[in-house]
Amino acid sequence: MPRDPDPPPAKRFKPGSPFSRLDKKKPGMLLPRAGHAPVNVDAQRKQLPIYQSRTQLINQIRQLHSAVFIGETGSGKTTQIPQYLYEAGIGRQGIIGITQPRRVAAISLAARVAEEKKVQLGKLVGYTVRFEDVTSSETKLKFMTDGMLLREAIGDPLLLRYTVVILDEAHERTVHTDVLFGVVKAAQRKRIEQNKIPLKEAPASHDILVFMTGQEEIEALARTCRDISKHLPESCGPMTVVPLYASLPPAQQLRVFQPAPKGSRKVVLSTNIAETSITISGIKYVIDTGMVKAKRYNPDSGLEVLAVQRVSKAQAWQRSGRAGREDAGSCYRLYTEEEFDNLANMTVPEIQRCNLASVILQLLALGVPDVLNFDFMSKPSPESLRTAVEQLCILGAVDRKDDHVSLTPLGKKMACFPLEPRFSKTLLISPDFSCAEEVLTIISLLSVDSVLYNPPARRDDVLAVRRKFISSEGDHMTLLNIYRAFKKVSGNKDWCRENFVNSRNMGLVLEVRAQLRDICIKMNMKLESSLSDLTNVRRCLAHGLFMNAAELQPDGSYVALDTHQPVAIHPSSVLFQAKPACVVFNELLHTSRCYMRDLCLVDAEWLQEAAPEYFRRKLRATKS
DNA sequence: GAGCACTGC
Repeated sequence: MPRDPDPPPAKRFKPGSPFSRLDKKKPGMLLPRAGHAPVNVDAQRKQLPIYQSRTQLINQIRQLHSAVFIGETGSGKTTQIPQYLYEAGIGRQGIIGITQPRRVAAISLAARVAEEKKVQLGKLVGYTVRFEDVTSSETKLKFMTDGMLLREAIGDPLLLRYTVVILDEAHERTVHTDVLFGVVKAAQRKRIEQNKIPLKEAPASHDILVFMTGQEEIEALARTCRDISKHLPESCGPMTVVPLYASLPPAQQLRVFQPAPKGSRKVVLSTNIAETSITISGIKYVIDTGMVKAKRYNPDSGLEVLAVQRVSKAQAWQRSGRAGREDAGSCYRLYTEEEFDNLANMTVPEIQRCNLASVILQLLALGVPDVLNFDFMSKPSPESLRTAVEQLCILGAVDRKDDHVSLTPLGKKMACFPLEPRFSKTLLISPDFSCAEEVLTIISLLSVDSVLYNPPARRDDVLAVRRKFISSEGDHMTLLNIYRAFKKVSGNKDWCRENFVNSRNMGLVLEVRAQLRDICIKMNMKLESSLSDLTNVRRCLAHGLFMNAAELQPDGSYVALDTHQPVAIHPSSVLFQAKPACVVFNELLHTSRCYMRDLCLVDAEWLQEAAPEYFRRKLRATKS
């Protein structure tokens, strides 16, 4: 694999980058800042709580093939253990890999450890994340995202390049970490069986803040609070109310960090964004409503539901922990002790509440023989596994004989793309419709957060400028028009601002597109453009997304062809006021109703030609 | 006539 021996210095410690926040969150990770006097790194390392246990820790690890480390935040687990292992000569024959659920963490940790070891980043200490590989043949301590190691495992299921794998932040229970546990366990077992060097594995890990469920609720309470604050007795002092939720424009989000005017009390009304992502200093009291809006997954219908539900105990503790970070604080829970006792201990791991199609495809690609009985840390329900295999079967990615599931040649190719299976499939068949370039663009656009910026305050302006991009053929074609216009002005920032296009996300689209295009080229796919006639593009989408199709009923409502459940066009769609006879859609979201999001107009005939057998069965199911 | 929050390949 080609490596860049001299990593670009960009992306390191940019002013205002997340790193300045990270060092507050993780006291164990002391990051260099420009303008500071040089600090004695060695002395700092020795002050970390973990230093006292160093010898004992190393001796124990020598005896063990697997170990679990538990330590306080800031104890130095993540930065020190890999160095201790290396310094003690454990795992020196190969690479010590340390996984992180997030890119920034992998990058900043590598930078910190390189600094502690006084080496240039990318030599002895490096990192690998999507779009960036700052490692070389010299790299022995490699920080990486867990998703990246999972990708590597497809080519190297026994992880033979590694002598030690450390799965950090394992308590977060992301799908990638959960799957990695199974993969690493299997690699460990096989390496012992084959007399290879066994892997060593080790998971580490006077203002008011009110937690509420959503934007609407927050804005309503903000109005009430502002009314109340006008009529407070004089002894009370004034109150500054600040709402906080993700879709709030960044400038308004920053208001939570501004101290309230002197003598005034700041009251922050927030969604769970303040639970983990944003830390506000000076919070003395937390008020926890005990509720959260979260996604749930119904394996029978394959449908995600966004619903208000009770928090888990772990979440309640996390919320209370947001008070008094500098000083003693208190948390008021708006529920009884009995209710608290009845809360689930932990939030259900993500792997038990998401669609598993891509996880199963990936496991098959890395050669796991019996995916249905894979050693998951927390087993997903059999229905959820069955639904995933069924979906892959319908897409032609797997064959199923009795209880044995195997990858088809198409499935093998699909696994090469970092995409949901239905998108990989759409991309792989696009050369048959001579429109691979357009499909690459559309899938890249769907792979990142929305490139459309919709500030509620400027709703009318947004509608007016967006009109020129709107396609009567649906949201995919509208997005394609926006992308083409963006390319025409070479991504001009002023153009983006005038047209309410999020230029950062558009930049990500370009990166994703380049990555996917590289994979297509390696597979010798014919990359053609369909230029002005987009019928082929829609036909290709119909062939790839036929499982997500819906049809207009005589009464003007819609029914999903897969489950026969009633669905509706989401008001954000350009087809909201149209009545297309037949559409494919990206996703279903159950809130007040069951909404289809991102729609594309298709011919019913295209769906039939895409999957005749599937629709014959669906038809029979309707009749019976 | 509507948008919990993140993360990742």
